This record gives sequence, structure tokens and C-alpha cells, in this order.
Amino acid sequence: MATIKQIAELAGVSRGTVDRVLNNRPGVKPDTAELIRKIAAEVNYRPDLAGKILAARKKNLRLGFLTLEGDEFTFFHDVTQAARKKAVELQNLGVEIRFYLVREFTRSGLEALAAQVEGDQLDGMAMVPMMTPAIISLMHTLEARGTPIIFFNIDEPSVKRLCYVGCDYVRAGRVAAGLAALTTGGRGTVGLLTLHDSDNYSYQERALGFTRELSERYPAMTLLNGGAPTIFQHGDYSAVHTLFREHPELDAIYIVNLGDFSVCREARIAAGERPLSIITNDLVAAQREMLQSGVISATLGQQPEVQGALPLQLLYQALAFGEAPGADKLYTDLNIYISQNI
Amino acid sequence: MATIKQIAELAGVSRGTVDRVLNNRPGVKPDTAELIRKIAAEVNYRPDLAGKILAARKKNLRLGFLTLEGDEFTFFHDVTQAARKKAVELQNLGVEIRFYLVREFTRSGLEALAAQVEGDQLDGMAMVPMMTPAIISLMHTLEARGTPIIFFNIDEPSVKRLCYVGCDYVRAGRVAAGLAALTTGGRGTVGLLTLHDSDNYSYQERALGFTRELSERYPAMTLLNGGAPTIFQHGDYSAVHTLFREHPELDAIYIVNLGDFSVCREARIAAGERPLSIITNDLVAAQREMLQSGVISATLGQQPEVQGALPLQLLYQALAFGEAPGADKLYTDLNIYISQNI
DNA sequence: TTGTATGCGTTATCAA
DNA sequence: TTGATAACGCATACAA
Repeated sequence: MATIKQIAELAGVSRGTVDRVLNNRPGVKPDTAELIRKIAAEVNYRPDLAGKILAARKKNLRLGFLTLEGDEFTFFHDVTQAARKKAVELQNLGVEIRFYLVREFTRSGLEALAAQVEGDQLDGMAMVPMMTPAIISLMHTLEARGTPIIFFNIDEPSVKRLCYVGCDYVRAGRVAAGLAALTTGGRGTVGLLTLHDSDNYSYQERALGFTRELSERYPAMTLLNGGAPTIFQHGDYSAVHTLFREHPELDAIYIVNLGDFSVCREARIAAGERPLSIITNDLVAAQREMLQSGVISATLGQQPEVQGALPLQLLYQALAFGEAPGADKLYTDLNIYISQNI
Repeated sequence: MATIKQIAELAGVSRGTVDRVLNNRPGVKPDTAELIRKIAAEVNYRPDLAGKILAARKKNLRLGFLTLEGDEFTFFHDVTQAARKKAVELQNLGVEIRFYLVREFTRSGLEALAAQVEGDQLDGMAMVPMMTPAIISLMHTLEARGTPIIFFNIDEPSVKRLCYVGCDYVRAGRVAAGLAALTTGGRGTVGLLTLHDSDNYSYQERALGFTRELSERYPAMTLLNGGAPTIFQHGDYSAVHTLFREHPELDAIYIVNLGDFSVCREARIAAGERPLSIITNDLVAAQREMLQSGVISATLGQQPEVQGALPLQLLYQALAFGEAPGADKLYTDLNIYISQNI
């Protein structure tokens, strides 16, 4: 493997000149530049990663990671865990990472957080774009400063960002539909179930993908209530019981947002002896247990570990080496988990 | 983040002394060593990765990757692709990788290959343990030289190796059983199907896991012929047609080894109008297509990309930094693929 | 327009 | 038992 030094010797020039050419910096005679480029191509020059990292240390990069605080049983807990692991890795390359965890959505709390972030002089920011005034204002400040931002879990195209890392929710809905079909021989009746306050982006997209996939690909499947979801409240599952009483023909349900997890148990109880397949999202701790015990039939993952780690990695590569992310939207895998492969 | 230099200053000694202590090398006065250790712990010292890589370059490592040659539609093709990608990455760290692809199992061919490997003075080897005389002899030679070996895809405990990277086949069989149950409401009749020459390790293990999981967890499921597989020949699927004619009650089949892929189509045709779920292994190109078109219901993956990349990565870490692999057996994920998430 | 010198953190050799 | 020094490959400030 060739090094800059070797190329310099072959070209009969100094390392500095070679570096100028390979990094497209001005101040080299065209003929010389041409020669060096030719030699570099000939010896298949690839810059040594360790050398680049070492040199990049001098930039003393500082990155931010802004996310929702999640207790042990939530999706964002898994994301933050992954981010902390990646943070240790990047610290070993001389990068500093600051974490900003949003606990409550109080105005003063968010404003204080935003002020803190603005004062921290970050070189890059990975965050969930929470559309509250304080956070929106923060994003605009970072945008104005030219600080690169990467969004994860939720995209927000109205803000200039480097890229998005997270789930393709429409596609997730389609996978859920495929699972519903798979578990009912392609001829079942399936319903949507969701928590009362689920009029959010990810719910809408998943429901859309689910209904579309069913109608486009599984004509023999019946979608209950034309795709209108059964809505339940935190701690009150009477709507679920009513659903099963009124629809004995129900073969499968896709619970889009759970809130807590009791709803799965309630649904299983309400279904009684009938075979019923229950499909959910996000393999958090509580759901592992329910998959094991057969309460939940299948769960769709969206790689929280990637959502936590990749944004930081991409920011580092962008700032340290000037490498752009590979795509505008980097979608996570849509993993299917059942009792045996968790 | 602290560096050796900073620790040296704090301790009032030279970098060399700090290095000796932190790398457990002899020749340091116990008192001094104690002090340095204390300071290192206090400042939470973690060695800089780039520095280590750079220093490790001087070792001029050379690794080997020995695998079956696979054409575009085979599992080993995906493995080799991943290995080549990782090889480029490691080349950028100053490591040389040599590939040895086994095309045919002729005695002379294997002997020539083994001789070549032995002459190449490798520092480490990633390989599939093919138990033919020439390769066995090669493994013993490497073992005698103290060259670390990592096996992937198939384990071979009789040879001293650093670790195994690959599928837990028994568990894969259990996942297949879970899928069979999921697609038949837990009450179906399911059969095993496999190619004639499948009396190999991975077949045995998968069949074992499959039958065990069914009997232990799904008492309402019926396993056809007590788990004895229906065996078909390359290009001759009469056994498959006979199977469906004699067993109209069949709801699902797990095709353990396919050989070519026509068997899936034949089974779908033989099943006629009945809902039948077909479960297979390994998401190679041809199977993607069949998942899309609905011929195959679900496929179990075993991360060929990890099997190709991780062994090389682990060899590098072992040889460059003296880091042992995290476990004796590193199992790949058992991914479930359906039409919508490939 | 080009060359030289220095530093990033770690490791290893040589000298004291 | 310890210190000083050079080397790995890259980037860059400064000198020529």
C-alpha cells in the first residue's frame, strides 16, 4: 500500500507538494500536479486512515447529541445507550460528545436546554427535531452558524440538515401488513389499534403503508373499519374488549403505538381461544418478554443501535475528513422478531 | 481525554516508563508503576485508537481468507464480497490480505492451494474448515506455527482456533419452527424438505432445532413423518409432487437445503390452491426474487456480510493490539425476511 | 511554486 | 530502572 512519502519519492518532489495535489489545494504547477495524480492512480493510493484520524485530532471536535430522555423500557433508551457507546469510541479519537436529554416538554425547560446548547459552541449536532419553539429556534441558530445537523428517528425537511438516519415508516407499515397476511394465510381480517394521542407523523406513515400494502397486494385480506384504528386510552382498555366482542372474525391486529404494554395482554385475553396474531413495533425490554411468552406474535424493529450510533459517526466523518454521508436519507433495517430470534 | 504524554508529566516520568507500565512490560520500579497506574485510572486513560493503529503498521501484517468459490447466486459469494470490502478497509491500515478460493475439490487442486498458503507466511488465517486431507494438513501446519486461525460458517472444534464466527444452526432450526407455527396459527402440519446429499452438519443441526422447538413449544402442531425429511434430487422434483399428493393436510414446509431454487416453485405448484407457507434459508439473489413474487413465504438469513468481515477484523485486532475475540463462538443474527423487508 | 519542519499518540529501540 | 529518540502517515504552518 502506497504512502504519500513513496509517491513523493517516485515523483521526485516533496511530501508537501504531493499533499497539496491530493487534497486539491492550490499552488502547484499543473505539470507537476498531473504527474503526481498519475503516479497516485498507478500505485492505487488510498490515504491511511490512522494517519488521517491522528492529524484530525488537532481540530478538537465537539459534537452534541440531543434526544428524548427515556426510562429503561423505551425505545429512546436503547438509542441513547448506543449513542453513549459510540461516544466512548469517538472519545478515543479525541472527540468530545455532549448529551442533552429532554425530560419534560415545559417551555422554560426547553428554553434553558436550547440556551445551553447554543453556548456550548458545537461543531456538529445529532438530534431529534422536536418542533417546539425553543428547539426550532435552536435549529435555526445552528443553521445560521453553519453547524452541520443530522436528524435521527424523525426527519424534518424544513430545516437544512446533512441527512436523516432512521425508519422508513411507510415501509414499516408495509412489512406489518406482510406479516399480518403471512400469519393468516393471506385471507384474514386485520385491524389497526393505537394509543389515543397517536396523530403523529410516524403513526400516519405506518398506517398509510399498512393499508396500502394490504389493498395493493392482498386482495383476499379484510381491513377492519376501512383502516380506521381502534383507539384506546392509557390504562383503559375497554375499547379493546369491545373490539373483540363486536368482531369475532378478527384474525390479526397491528398495534401501532402501545403507550404502555398492558394493551397486548388485554388483547390476548379478549381474543380468548381464537388464534390471533398480534404485531407490534420496537423490540424494547418489555416486548421481549411478551414475545417469549407468546403474548405478542411478532415485532418490527428499527435498529435503535444504528439510530444512536450512526449520526455521531457521520458527523465525525464529515467534520474530520470532509466526507459527505452516503445518502440524504439513511434508512434503518426493518427487522422482524419472533419468540425464537430475539 | 488523557494521553500518555500527559500522564508522564503528571507522574514526573518519561513516556517510555508510562508505556511500560500500561502495557504490563517488565522493568519498572513497583512504586513508580503503582503511581502511574493510579494516575491513569484517575484521568480515565484510554489509549488513542489512531495512535495504536499507526504504531501497529510496522508489523506489516498479512492475513489469509480461505473460502469456497461461489458464483453470483450462492451464499459464499455474499460472504466473499463482504470479505473483500473489509480487505480494502484493512489495506488502508497497512494490512495485506490474500484470498484463496476453492473451486473444485480435486486432490491435486487442494494440495496446490495448501502449499501456496503455507508458502505465504501468513500472520493469521480466516477460513472455512473443509475437512479434506490437504486442508486438514494445512490447518495443522498453521497450528504448529502458532498462526491464529478463525473459522467462519462452520466450526471445527478439533482444531485449535481463536474463535468461530457464524450461524447457530440449532437455533436457526428453532426460528424456522417458530415461523412455521406463526404462519399456521400454531395448529398446522409441517414437513421438512431437503436435497439428497444433505447429511451434513448444518442440516443435522437445523433439523434438530426444528423438531425440538416444535415438540417443546407447539404441541398442537403436527410434524410430518416424525421429522424424517422428504428428500429430492437435483432437477428431479417428483418426490415433492408425491409429498403433496399424499399429504393434502400439509400447511407449511421448511426447505433446509435447496441445491438449486426450482424446488420452491415446484412445491408452490404442487400445493395448488391451498395456502402453503414455504420457509427457506439464506437470502441469496434468487431467493429475493421468489420472496417478492410470493413463491417463498419467509427466509432465514445468517448475515453473510458479518461472516465475511468479522473474522478478518478480529484477526487484525488480535495481531495488532493483542485483543482476544469477545467470545469463543460469535453467532450471527437470525434475520427473518419476507417480501416487504428485503 | 515548492520544500522543510513539526505535531498528532503509541510503540520500540537504544543509551544511560 | 529509566529517559531520550525515532518511526508510523497525514496535515499544515512556515520558509525558501
